[in-house]
Amino acid sequence: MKVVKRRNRQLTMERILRAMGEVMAERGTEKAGINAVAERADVNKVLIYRYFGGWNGLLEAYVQRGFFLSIFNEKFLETAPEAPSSETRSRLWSDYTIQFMQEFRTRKSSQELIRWEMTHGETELAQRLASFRNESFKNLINKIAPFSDYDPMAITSLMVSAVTHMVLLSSQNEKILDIDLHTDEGWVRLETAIRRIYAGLNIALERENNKKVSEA
Amino acid sequence: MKVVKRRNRQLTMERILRAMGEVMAERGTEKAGINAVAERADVNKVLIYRYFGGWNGLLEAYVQRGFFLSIFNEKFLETAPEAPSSETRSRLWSDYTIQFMQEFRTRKSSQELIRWEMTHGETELAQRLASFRNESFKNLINKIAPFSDYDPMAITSLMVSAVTHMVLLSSQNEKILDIDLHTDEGWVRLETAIRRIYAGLNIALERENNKKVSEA
DNA sequence: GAATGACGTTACCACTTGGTAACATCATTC
DNA sequence: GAATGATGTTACCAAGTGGTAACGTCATTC
Repeated sequence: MKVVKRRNRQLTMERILRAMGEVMAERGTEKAGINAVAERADVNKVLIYRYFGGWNGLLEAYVQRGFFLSIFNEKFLETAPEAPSSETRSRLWSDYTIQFMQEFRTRKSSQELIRWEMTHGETELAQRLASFRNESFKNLINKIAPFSDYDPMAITSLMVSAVTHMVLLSSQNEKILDIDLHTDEGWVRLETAIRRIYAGLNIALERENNKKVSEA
Repeated sequence: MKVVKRRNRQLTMERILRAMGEVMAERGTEKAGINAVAERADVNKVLIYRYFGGWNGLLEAYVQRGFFLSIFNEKFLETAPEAPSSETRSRLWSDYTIQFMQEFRTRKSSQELIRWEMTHGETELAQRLASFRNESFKNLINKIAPFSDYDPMAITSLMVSAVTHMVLLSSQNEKILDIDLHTDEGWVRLETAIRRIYAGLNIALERENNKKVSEA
């Protein structure tokens, strides 16, 4: 039987992008390619070349509409106080990190995007993606700067890296050390650890400031 | 001109494994394949099938001899005190994390191995590698358990994840946030951040213990 | 010194990949 | 209702992949 396909550029582009996400999420970054996407979308691959100009264009279009980080950060900024007090500071940053973790955990195709990026860092597109993220993070940190004496950029980059890597691991390994990443209990342990880390930083910083004051 | 190759199984196996490392480090996980390795080693690919039984066998052989983590951890255990005091505890773990970071940073092919693992998590070999690492880490933590009230497994896994991801990023992006990963200065900032995190945990934990004591 | 088996080579296979040209077909516009 | 351009299809290409059979060629052993 021959299926007659309605001619509709918008719709086929949509289908292609959707298939792109599915392929990335399911098969992983390795088997993702123009042919796979075309097949999955049940669309002739020639159309991908026509509409997106090839793999890079496709990836870019996909990213622009799909990547959640900028939206996520903006949303967090809206609800967050601009200059947190010493008490709320560690709370705020724990919340941010944990929410980021939870959100990232649900976005399978975003995870695959990061995976792709990690193995294609030399490409121009990967670079742009990375610097895009960087700007978004820098913006966030500048607005609600935590631990300003404690190099917030370094700390944040470490914590975000930790969470990112952990989430990527979770889709491959059931456990890391004795932490079960396929149960909520495991993730709660990580959340607690994150809270403790930020809380510890807060305490240490306060203590240092007190020392400075008493010396003066 | 025809180069006559001496017949020597040991040596060609050696050459193949060496080429494996080079290919992984140079071209990255993407373009690594049997053909690439064979070409690089200037060895007929048939020999790879004969000696290693294909890609998986090759990878496994490569891993067994090459992966540094277990050796690294064992070495660290030798020089470290078994039950660190409260004062030396944060110092010890900072040192461990930082040394791990420095070591991992110099091992390009180990980095590519991890990259490979991150995109082939479903394979049996990747699973084995992961659980091998897990055991090594668990062993280490059990011996020099830090912050035993603070879920050391969760904290360690976060910190190691952070460092791992950071190093992987560094070979692709010049900067993360405003941290220049191609200069020592950037890495020193990260080291300082790591020290502060562990120190903060230490202080927080001490304070909690004091509270318990005074309550009793 | 013939036989044997380990080592290395040549040549090929089927299959997948990214990419393109040429074609058919529909929808709008004048 | 003819022209035209956007849409979808067929068929092909070169290049690369993993994998194998069949063939040489050397070294040892008896």
